Amino acid sequence: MAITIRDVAARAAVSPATASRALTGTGSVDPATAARVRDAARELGYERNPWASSLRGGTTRKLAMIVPDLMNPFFAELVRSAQAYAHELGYLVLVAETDDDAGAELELLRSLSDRVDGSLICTPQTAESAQGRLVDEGPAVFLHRTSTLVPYVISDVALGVRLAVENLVALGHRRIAYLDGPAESWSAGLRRVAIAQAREEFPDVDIVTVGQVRARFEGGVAGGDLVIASGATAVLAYNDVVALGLLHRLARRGLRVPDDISIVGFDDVPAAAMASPALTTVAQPLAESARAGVDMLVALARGAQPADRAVVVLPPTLVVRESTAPPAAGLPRTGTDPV
Amino acid sequence: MAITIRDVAARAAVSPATASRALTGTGSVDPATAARVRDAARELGYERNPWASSLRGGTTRKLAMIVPDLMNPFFAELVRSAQAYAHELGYLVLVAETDDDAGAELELLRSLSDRVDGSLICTPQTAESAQGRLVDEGPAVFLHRTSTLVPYVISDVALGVRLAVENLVALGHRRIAYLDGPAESWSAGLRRVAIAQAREEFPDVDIVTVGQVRARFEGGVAGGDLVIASGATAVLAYNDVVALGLLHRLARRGLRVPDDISIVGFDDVPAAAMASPALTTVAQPLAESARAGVDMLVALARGAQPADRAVVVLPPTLVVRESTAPPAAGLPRTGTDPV
DNA sequence: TTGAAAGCGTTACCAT
DNA sequence: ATGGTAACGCTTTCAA
Repeated sequence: MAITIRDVAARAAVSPATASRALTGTGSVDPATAARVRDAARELGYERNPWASSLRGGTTRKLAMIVPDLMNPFFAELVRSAQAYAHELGYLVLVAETDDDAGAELELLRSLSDRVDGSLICTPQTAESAQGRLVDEGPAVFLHRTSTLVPYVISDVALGVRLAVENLVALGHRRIAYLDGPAESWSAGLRRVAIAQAREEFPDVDIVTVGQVRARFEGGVAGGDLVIASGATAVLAYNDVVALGLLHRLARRGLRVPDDISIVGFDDVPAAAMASPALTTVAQPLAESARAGVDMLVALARGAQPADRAVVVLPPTLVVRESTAPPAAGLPRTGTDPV
Repeated sequence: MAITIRDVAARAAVSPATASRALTGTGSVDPATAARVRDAARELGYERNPWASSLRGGTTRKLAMIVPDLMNPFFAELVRSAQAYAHELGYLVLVAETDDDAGAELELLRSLSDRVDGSLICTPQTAESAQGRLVDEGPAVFLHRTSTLVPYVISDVALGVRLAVENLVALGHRRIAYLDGPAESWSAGLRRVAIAQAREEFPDVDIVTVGQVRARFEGGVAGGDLVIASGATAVLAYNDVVALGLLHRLARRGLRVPDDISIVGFDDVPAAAMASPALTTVAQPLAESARAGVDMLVALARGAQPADRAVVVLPPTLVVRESTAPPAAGLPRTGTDPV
């Protein structure tokens, strides 16, 4: 049998009610008494039973987190960071997987919403139409997904693309392929907008879009041939997994990376660092976005109004590795050479 | 406000007690009544509040699972499978990470043990000495870790090594390097034993142990030079991550895989399939072992004696990919050539 | 077979 | 500032 709050109360010679107040910090309690209770709790090794506590108090100090796929390192890292930070705030995070099934999402949420104070939703698939019903299920925050109804945290994809292109241009590339992701993917749409912006910012660079491949290794493999045909000296791939497929196909076709062609990915998955050559990639600020999302959600759960802190945009980082280098023709210098 | 069992009871025109019995299947209840209750529950969309239920009943229908690192795909897959299967059995799995901190393990377990019916422990680091105290904390099962005190599920590492060596031998390799893992690692010790067994089974094959590298990408990089110096035509690496580092270093040293040297990894992490060339590897039966572990634990939690089902050993599989091929000298034929 | 009632550990409310 | 009491949703005696 575990140590209960009554044991603590007895040892501190107060009532369970006072012990509860001292331990949770709600209500007013004499500082000396509070200290005595805390000491008693520590000496007894007391740990509050969170389930009993949420049974009485309307608040569960639990958050739900919904992700498409835990095996995807992108989401795994997001979950891990959210859990760690929520723990600091005294919250437990219950994770549910939709297995990329958009229908499962609302259902999952409904079954959890009574048991948690709020939901962190990281499923880029959610149709806009479903979001109305979603907000009825209690406080919610989107992660890496925009919305007109729900507060969200997102990373600045346009900046990420710009950083990548900027780096390739600095290396001397003037014809860059963008290997596009699935047509129907919301996140691929975001990338396309960013690519369009990059075209305007770098008017003297050819950015040619090729493909629209599945966001899988096989998609990258298929894209390899398209990239070669495009005549580009560098590729920006939809994401790292696609970039890895690309790497594989280019090697098969006899091209050397980065000597013949440079590759940049997106997401910085663990496999990117372990590829040969290691993959240059745009790292999204996952830990930071998870923290920001938890912050927003907890504020919401405590009754804050969404309006004032509805949107957070975080900057990504370019991680430069071996898969990018100047094109074989060498770095075209402009201006006079000082040497 | 959520739908409670009283609502269901009211709709089925029975008492909450009867509704509870009908829904949990405990005690005796008239089949017709039970059906009425189940219908009412379904119509109302009732979901039992697991926290309230474990508060009263001694059983929590929750399992704890302790892993060193959720970002490691090996453990991520283990967790995912355990959760899915436990869910089928009506159990919820609470996951805790030790961050490779052996001390954190017992503490974590202690803080959880009052709240769960049993613990699934997947931390290969646990010292034998700590296991005594561990069993005091309630039912526990080890996953991928042996023990004299605690029931465990493990995969047949010796078989895995044999499959790998067998395949390399069939390809014609006669000198094989084993790139060893960390000296202090328990799991590396297991591999060493398996390697010793393989030496006896294949007496006409040279299996030379090199290294004792960190179980990281960098470890594999460092091991690359040792492998080259060994003169082997094939390498069995401690695990996939090490194999990937090896792959990287060999490419840098100008060797082609698998033309100049074949590589086999261990674990079948996602990055193995996405490497160039794709990595041949020994896949451990993670989903099956998770299921077996949950089965054992649930049986234990329900009062079964550990003795009769204390140990389960599952067979791994060899996943043959591009990173292995016959040695450059070609396949030495034995006997007469039919052509 | 069924229902009434108690109680699991906690916190909210209302007194004091 | 503190204590008594009720209640959260559920299951489990115990009695009918």
